[in-house]
Amino acid sequence: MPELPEVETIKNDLRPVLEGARFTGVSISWPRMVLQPSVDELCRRLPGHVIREIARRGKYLIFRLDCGESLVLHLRMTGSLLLRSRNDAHSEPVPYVTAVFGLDNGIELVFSDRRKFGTMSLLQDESELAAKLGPEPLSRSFTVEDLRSSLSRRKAPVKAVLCDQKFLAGIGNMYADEALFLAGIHPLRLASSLSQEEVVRLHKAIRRVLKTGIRNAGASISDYRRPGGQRGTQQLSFNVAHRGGQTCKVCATPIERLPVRNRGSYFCPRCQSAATCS
DNA sequence: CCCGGAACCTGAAGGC
DNA sequence: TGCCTTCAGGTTCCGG
Repeated sequence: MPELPEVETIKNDLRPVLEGARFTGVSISWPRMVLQPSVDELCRRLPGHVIREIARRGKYLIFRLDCGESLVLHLRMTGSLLLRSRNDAHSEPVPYVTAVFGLDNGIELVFSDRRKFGTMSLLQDESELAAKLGPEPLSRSFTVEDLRSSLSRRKAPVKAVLCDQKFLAGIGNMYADEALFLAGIHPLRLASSLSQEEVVRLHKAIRRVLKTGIRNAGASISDYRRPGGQRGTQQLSFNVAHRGGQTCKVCATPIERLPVRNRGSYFCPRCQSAATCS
């Protein structure tokens, strides 16, 4: 599932190919993916505009256009963005296509999405996006004190709070599990119950797992692929995420899985003590 | 405001 | 082998 490191990798891969290119056309084969404006209006307004810059905010990918508007994409769980050359007759057809963007440099950007949860919007400005997202965990301005004060106001399990995009932007199920493992914190611990020491460890762990994820070009657990089709390698470095039944790399205890808010949470019962859970 | 659960989807995996 | 059920999890919406 694309989380911050996966979307950051996609952004990094797309930038050299697409920045400066001009949209020539859009074809939408799954209309419900377009949140705003209408499909017709988006298809009418996008062509002709140049991609000035590609950016990421949380798990959103943002194409800033020369007209000042922004095309905002979200891959949700199974979305991929793939680069294809328009006149390459030999390339394999892309499955589960929901949208195709044509560009004036001969490149096509294909949105492929097995479960069709991915979305796109053409926004006048990004304030709408900013309103629903918390701080960027890798920005310098995200401090231990920010984490401490926001955790202190939340009574839900720390795992659920970490995945809340309004609390912190970009963390999902996999990286939340990894951060909690590194910090030695059980996923069911109530957010407000963490000690100052644990908050310090968690802050460090969050930044570390995200940076490692980016360095390894994301985790290809299921559908995630880079725009060139390559897999990421972060899944090989996970300590707990999606490792149910396998043993802990630190203490050899079997990794367990338990549902937190209906999401599978993987953790080491020995390294992540269950003391003071609810 | 905060919390938890359902809905949105469909391929993959597991049970019988 | 094949049908059926369950699982996967990001976001939004809704009720408590």
